[in-house]
Amino acid sequence: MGTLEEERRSVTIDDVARHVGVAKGTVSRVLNNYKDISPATRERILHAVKELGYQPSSTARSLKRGRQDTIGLVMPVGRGRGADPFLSEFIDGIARALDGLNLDLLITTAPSTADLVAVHERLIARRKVDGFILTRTEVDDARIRFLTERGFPFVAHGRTGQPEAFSWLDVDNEAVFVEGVRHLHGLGHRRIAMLAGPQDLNFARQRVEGYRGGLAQSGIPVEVEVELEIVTDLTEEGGAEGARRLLALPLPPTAVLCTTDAQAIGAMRLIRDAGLVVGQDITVIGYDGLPVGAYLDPPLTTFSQAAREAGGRIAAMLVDQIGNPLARPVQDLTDALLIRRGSDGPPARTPQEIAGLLGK
Amino acid sequence: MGTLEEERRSVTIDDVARHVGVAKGTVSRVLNNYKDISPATRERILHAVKELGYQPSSTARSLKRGRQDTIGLVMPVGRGRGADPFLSEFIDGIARALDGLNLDLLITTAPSTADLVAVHERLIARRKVDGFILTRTEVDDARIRFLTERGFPFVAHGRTGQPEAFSWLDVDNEAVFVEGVRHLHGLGHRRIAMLAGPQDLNFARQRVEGYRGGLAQSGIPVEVEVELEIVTDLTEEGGAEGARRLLALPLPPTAVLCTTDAQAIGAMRLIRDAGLVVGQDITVIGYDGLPVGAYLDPPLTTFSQAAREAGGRIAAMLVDQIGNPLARPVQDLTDALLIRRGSDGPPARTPQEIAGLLGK
DNA sequence: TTGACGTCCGAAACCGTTTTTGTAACTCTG
DNA sequence: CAGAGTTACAAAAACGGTTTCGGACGTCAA
Repeated sequence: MGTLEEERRSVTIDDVARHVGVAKGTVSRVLNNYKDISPATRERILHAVKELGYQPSSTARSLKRGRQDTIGLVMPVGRGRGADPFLSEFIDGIARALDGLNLDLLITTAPSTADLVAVHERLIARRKVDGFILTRTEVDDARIRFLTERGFPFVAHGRTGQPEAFSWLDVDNEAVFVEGVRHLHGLGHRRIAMLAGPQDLNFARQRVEGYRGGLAQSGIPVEVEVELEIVTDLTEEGGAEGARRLLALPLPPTAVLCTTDAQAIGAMRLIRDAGLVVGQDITVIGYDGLPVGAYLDPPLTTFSQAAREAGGRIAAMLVDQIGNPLARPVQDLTDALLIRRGSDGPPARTPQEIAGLLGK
Repeated sequence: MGTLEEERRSVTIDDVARHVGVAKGTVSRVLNNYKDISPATRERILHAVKELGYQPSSTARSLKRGRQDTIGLVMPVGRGRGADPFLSEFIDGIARALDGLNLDLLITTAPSTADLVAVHERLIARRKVDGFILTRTEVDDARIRFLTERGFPFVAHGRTGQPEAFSWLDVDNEAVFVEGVRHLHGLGHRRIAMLAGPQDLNFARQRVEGYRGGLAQSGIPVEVEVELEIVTDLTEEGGAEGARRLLALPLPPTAVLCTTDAQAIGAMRLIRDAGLVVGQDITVIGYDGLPVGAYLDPPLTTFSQAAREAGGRIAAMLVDQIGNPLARPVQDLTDALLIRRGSDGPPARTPQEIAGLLGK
């Protein structure tokens, strides 16, 4: 029942060649659809391949071809402690898209944000990937500077501060938050707050800018903004902390726009604990479309972007770029949809009344 | 400013050798810490390596060595629609652990559960990975049968129905749910329900078994179980649906143990919508320790396993196994901690009273 | 002085592919 | 029917490392 010598050597192209009685180059040409092979030998070779269960070694192929058929994604880490629900759906979308193309996805973490570039550099130097997908772009993004300068293929989810010449897919964050403010204004809100995120993240900054633009368009004085715009972490804790500070104001807002659902969830919790009714006394709107939001009380109104689709689309863009490195960058702006659930509504009370309720 | 000829050829071991004036074998030996190199040449070579920025091609190295320094994880897909929050933390833990070992993580999705084995097979045949990490083991798991028979290294998160000889790390699901029932019994509950998951998933089955065991130990008649044990999807919808069926019973339970937090969240929502107070009228306990649970109303009491740590531990186990394939399997049972938040408490009403409240 | 032994390193084989080059045997063409 | 052009494949050269083998040289004991 199997000696110790049970060498599990896998079948190589030489085995196939010998089995058929041709040169291995011939086998290779058949497998790569060269035209200068007689139908007869092609048939014999294909048959042997099937019979022996031969699969080419991607390692050897990569060495010769100089391509790895693998794309890389370096997970940003530390930011917002814990798993990013957007990211996991996004990755799922990428992996699915790649599946049909016979490509694989290599995932790595960087020990810290500072090492981000170094990790990409290592992956390139070691020749492990053909291209990168970047997430969570920063206003001034070192990875993007490095990769463009290096001429290495990549596609980013998100833009940077300067409209550089690289391929990206992004949500029109600014437009979305303009719409958010106008929606609230239409409901009758006049004191509208914003829970912003770290301003080195580009999407966080864009969302704030949309907020400001929306205020301007709605004719709400700028003084409001400086008071009601609060930067916190993109986590539940951050959201709770931000809400706490908003409620502590002499005149609290009647509506809060949040940069992420996580923030919104934390804010809702704190507002409820303060004895106020979310969706009536204070409206809360999130962003991410997390499924869990539908099960909160009240269900969270949120902007939803199609994370999985974005992943798939970006993967396709990257594959194109790898295949055709000289093509001009492709840039794509998508929308996010406002999913109205239960956490928004016309203001039931004035800021003064709310302040009163809070015992001020 | 750079001709078209700007060939971005990367520096190879030959470049280094030529630069120093030695044979490339010598360079290789220096880089791999062979001892038969004079300190002088070693120094010169190391210096040149730094100067030229040489990094060995992992492809070429893999070809010769027969190792890829990469481990694979095939994402189960379709199950429980949407991203699995456990999985993303788990993956994060793996990636971090691998980082220090100079290994990488290759992630793939299988188009369907049926193709799961085929995907693993392809990855092996193409020689893309040195080992696998398996998640969500099934009671009868085809992947595990395939890999053990093939003698290919892997470590599973979770066991199977039969105690086979492979390495795994698992939570003692049964013990955890026994404890869950006893906790509830201790609070005074007598009609304790269970929202179970698909029974081909091993952890789902184990948790049900723990539930049953707990009932038995608490002296609760088995008749209760057959009525109060409901199989649903591991999603919020599943949980809501399960809760709906439980409330429709002539005698509803006063406590519900859920297989996952997602279920628990759905169940909480439905119970509240039915006009009952979670944590008083009906206790709900989840499993997964999702951070979002802390921000629900009431905050969800849940069992928490350390997903990130599990990922790291499993990665380490796999690395050991790859390095030493003949070692005996390692098996590790961990605990999950009950995090009491606000969704559990002594029953405020009898099942009869609850039925009355529901208008029966 | 000679042979045995260590030390340090060059040369070459090898890993499993792809791709280039070469050529024998045919098919045309005039 | 000779020379040119195809066709269909064999042979060999990469790709960029690692590892084996062996040789030159220096040291040391006899």
